[in-house]
Amino acid sequence: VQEVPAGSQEVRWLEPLELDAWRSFQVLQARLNAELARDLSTCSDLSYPDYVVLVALTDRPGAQMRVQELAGRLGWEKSRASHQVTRMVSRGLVYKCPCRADRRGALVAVTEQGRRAIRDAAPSHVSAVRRLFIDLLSRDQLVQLRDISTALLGHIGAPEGCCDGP
Amino acid sequence: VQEVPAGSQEVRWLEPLELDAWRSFQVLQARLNAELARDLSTCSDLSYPDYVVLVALTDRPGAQMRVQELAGRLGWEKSRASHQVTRMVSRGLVYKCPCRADRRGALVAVTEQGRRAIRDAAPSHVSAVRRLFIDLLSRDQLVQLRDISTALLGHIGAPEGCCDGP
DNA sequence: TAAGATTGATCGGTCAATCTTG
DNA sequence: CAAGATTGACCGATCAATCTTA
Repeated sequence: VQEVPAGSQEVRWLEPLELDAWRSFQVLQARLNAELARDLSTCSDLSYPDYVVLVALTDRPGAQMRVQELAGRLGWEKSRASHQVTRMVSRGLVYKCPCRADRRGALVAVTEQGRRAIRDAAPSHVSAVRRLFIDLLSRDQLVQLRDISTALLGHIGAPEGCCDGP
Repeated sequence: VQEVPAGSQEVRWLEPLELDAWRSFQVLQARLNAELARDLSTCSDLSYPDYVVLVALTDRPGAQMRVQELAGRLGWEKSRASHQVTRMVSRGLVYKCPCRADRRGALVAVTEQGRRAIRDAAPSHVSAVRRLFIDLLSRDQLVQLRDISTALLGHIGAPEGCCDGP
């Protein structure tokens, strides 16, 4: 991040504070995700993406949702959501049923096995989130982090092939 | 994250502030990485992992490093680093030479093409980091974020199959 | 035996192309 | 044609097993 380009000299390279903030943020999220994914797959039969999808679905009365809305809520690309749902169907965690209102679409719904899986996995996962993240931060820091995250998200559009969440 | 488990009632679920902070942080890092990766691959022939590896290597005099040290510095698993280096060798960005001091190890070094690639890609990438991250935050927020990240990293160990960075 | 590193299988994610219905 | 969704090819990441040298 500090090589000097040949012709164009107009680049504002990162200052030490900026570089520190950026690099530590990057390493943090990589490590955090790796740790939580590992934790989840040793304590349950769910992958991290599986977990996130099940939470989004069970968050909602009826526990079913359009593929595209799922993508929007998770900030995922639509094809990513589609592939993930396909894998989860093959694992018996969700099922798809055609949408009567709009026959182009499909509804994704949680199976009984899916309900059981998320219910069993949640306590251990939440503990891990507390242990690695929440409980290490002060109330002030949580507020700061929330504000920073939501501010930044406001300036980043939705993914390419994706509708916006409601 | 709010299903109530059958037997064990001792789980401390997340409060609203905690949930907000956690979810927004998660969506942020997912979106940010996706955006930067996309940006990089449209403006250059480097993937995001390629870029990170080249930065780590060119950061150091001689621009070469052991595979394991590379993994340590990036917070990666050793096999991840190995696979990545293999791919980069096939793209002509780096090369491996046997390490005379310890013949078990291999040194990874940047090729001329690798130097050119990182030099060409850096300005556009740094601009994107500024546009999506740095320039949207106040100095205070940068400090807070750096402090939060480093504090959390201090409580998360290194990845499983990986040595610690120096 | 342990340390440095690689390999192969498998899962996850992205892109571009495609299919079907509105 | 546009919108909802799927598919296939390809790159990335992880885990467990393996190979070589200390």
